[in-house]
Amino acid sequence: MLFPGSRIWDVRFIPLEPGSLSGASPERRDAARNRERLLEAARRLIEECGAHALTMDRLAETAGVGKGTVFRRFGSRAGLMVALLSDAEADFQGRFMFGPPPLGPGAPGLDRLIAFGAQRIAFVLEYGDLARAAEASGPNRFEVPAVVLWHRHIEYLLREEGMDADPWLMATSLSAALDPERLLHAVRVHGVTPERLADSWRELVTRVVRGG
Amino acid sequence: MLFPGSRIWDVRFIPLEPGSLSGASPERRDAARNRERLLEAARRLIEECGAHALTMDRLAETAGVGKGTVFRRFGSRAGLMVALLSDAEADFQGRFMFGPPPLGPGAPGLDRLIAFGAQRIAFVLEYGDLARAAEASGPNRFEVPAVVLWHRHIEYLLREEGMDADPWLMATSLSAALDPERLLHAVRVHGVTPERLADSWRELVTRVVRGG
DNA sequence: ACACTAAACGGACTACGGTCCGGATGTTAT
DNA sequence: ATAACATCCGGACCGTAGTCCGTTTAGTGT
Repeated sequence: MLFPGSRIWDVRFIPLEPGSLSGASPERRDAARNRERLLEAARRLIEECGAHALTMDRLAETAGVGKGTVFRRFGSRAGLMVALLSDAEADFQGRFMFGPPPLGPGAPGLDRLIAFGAQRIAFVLEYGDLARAAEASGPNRFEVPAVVLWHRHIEYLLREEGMDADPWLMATSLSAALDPERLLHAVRVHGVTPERLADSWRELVTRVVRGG
Repeated sequence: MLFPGSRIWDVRFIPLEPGSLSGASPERRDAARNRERLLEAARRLIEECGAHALTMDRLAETAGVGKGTVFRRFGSRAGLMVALLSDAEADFQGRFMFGPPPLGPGAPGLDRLIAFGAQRIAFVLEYGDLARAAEASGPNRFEVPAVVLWHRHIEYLLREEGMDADPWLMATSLSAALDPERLLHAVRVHGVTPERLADSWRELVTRVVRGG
């Protein structure tokens, strides 16, 4: 992580881990031990069989804990995936919020937008199914803290570039273009290269920003 | 339907109904009867309890058929939803392929793009959860014939407007902005009005087309 | 009418995500 | 050490999508 402690808010959204932000009571020791066991087992399972083979039952069995414990820790399958990506996500957040330009502050908004998309595309392609599974299904797919942060960041950069036409919705549309499921589909099914994805994103945001 | 017989290809993708396009052997009579029973039962259940309450077990029970029959007919829950929207979808296809401008041919590409988005937004908001559930999950979410057709239509209009920068991927990004899940989320959670959605789409495609 | 075949039927079965709650365990105060 | 309490644990349980396969039935040829 570039900036230790720079994690804006815990990317884990359910349950909010006690003591991770506030100074409240820390995790009980057995709980901490089980969390480590679970994360380790999850990484091993994914490495060996792929993310699609990671079922909550199998994970519980592999880690040697009860199934209830898995859900107590991570809330849902998506929550587990988010936890597995937590470090990488925090690093990404640190870089686009506080890192060097053009991704971080100091560069023009458009350049930062282009860099943001390129980095997000690289992130999604690197983590593949993991990144896709981390996008929760269900009602609050778009309320995950990390997702909200990306959206606000795009909106902020659009405003900085003088976007006057509903920057919030425009950010929503641009966010949609970075949806992991679509990116991975383009790459895996249609053989689109990562460079093409990044180029297309650059064209898209450039036209959106300049087109006004 | 504006143009009888104008349904480009059957919006039902699994299983391909024998005899719907080619002149092959038609449906057996018991199969046809059960299909009608199922569609009627599904419409009634959705009307009474909402789409979220439509489970395949309950549908089978209500229609008085076995569960296997439901899946034999429609392949999946998403396939059932697609079948329920089949007429509306065919009508929509007929209008943007052959109907009067600006949605249909005869208007400039940009105007057709704007109209297409506006109509698609209206469609999604009208059918709500039904439209959302009709987007299959699983691997071939983007291979549903109707989805492919929308994408090709957008790509075609982009090319017509002289888009030179990877029209295929640009169409993918624009399609993403019309994703039912995102549209419904914006409306239901954030109180965005349909007019705002349509305006934002107009801004988006205008900038994308003119920004080159 | 009858036999034959391909298609359709139905419901038991599996896999999976997620919930629940009685019992076990760690922490803390005395 | 002990008691009291909050937290955690585990695995039985539930609802749902989707599968499987033995049985039934609608069409067809004779």
